[in-house]
Amino acid sequence: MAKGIGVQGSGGLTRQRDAVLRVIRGSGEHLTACEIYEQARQLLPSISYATVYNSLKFLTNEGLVHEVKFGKGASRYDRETERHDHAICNACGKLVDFDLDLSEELKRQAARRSHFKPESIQLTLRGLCPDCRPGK
Amino acid sequence: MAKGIGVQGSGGLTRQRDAVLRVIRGSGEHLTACEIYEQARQLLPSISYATVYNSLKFLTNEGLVHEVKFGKGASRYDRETERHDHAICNACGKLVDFDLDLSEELKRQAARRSHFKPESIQLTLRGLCPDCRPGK
DNA sequence: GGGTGATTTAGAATTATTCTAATTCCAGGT
DNA sequence: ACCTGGAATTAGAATAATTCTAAATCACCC
Repeated sequence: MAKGIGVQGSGGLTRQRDAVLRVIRGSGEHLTACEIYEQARQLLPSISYATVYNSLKFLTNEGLVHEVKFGKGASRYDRETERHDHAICNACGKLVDFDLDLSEELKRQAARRSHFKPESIQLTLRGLCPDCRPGK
Repeated sequence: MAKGIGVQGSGGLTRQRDAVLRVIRGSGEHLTACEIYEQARQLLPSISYATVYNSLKFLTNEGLVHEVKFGKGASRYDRETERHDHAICNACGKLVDFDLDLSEELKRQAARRSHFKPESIQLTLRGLCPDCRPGK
């Protein structure tokens, strides 16, 4: 049998990793490591900054969370791990997830042009978010 | 009339900004600020690291280069400023530019789903680059 | 209760980027 | 040519983001 993996009540995650995962799942936003650390400390006051980073790396590798880099500053983490698309506001920098049905044909076309063996495709829209649109 | 803008021979760019721009345009790769600094010093030995950062910010704002964040580590800069698409290798992390004719209909669809006022859309393909494909 | 390997911890170290204050540079006016 | 003012550059310090290190702890197995 596999060696111990920490706590088993939480789906095989240690308390620390579980706390980090919970924070991410509990937020609609895309949080930075720093924000996650602050919130995780409320669930588990003894957790350290390094553990937050370790956990984020672990959870990302396991496919339980998703890392996103955009705009200014630190990486952010997303609870959404299914394929999805991104909209980024050119005015305020906000990132919003949404979902489009991108065709297989589009994927094949991208593969042909790039000479890559395709795994997934994702669309990014840049524009103005509802809060930044003029006239509203 | 506008006040002095440095040197005029180089299309209105100062020697430093021009050197940074030349380095980026002279490379097929997507360079980091650090790599750009090293190469720019060969064109202009007195240039400082801070000036490279300042110039990158300036050139990015002017739309003369493009900043790209992906994978591990520092931001990278791209000479390609026209709309284009990205392919990222899941094995080695390489990023390749390519170009697809994305329809207006797709853009409208993305705008509808995200509730953003669209400006541009871009596709990102993840997969395996030619060097990392098995069986080749 | 002890052994084992993975995990956590605190803090140091490293890397990436921005800031600061002093200096230099250039275009324009005299 | 000289002066002037604002913008750009410089070196280095400061800050932010992330990774590393070594020791302590933990959960599971015997």
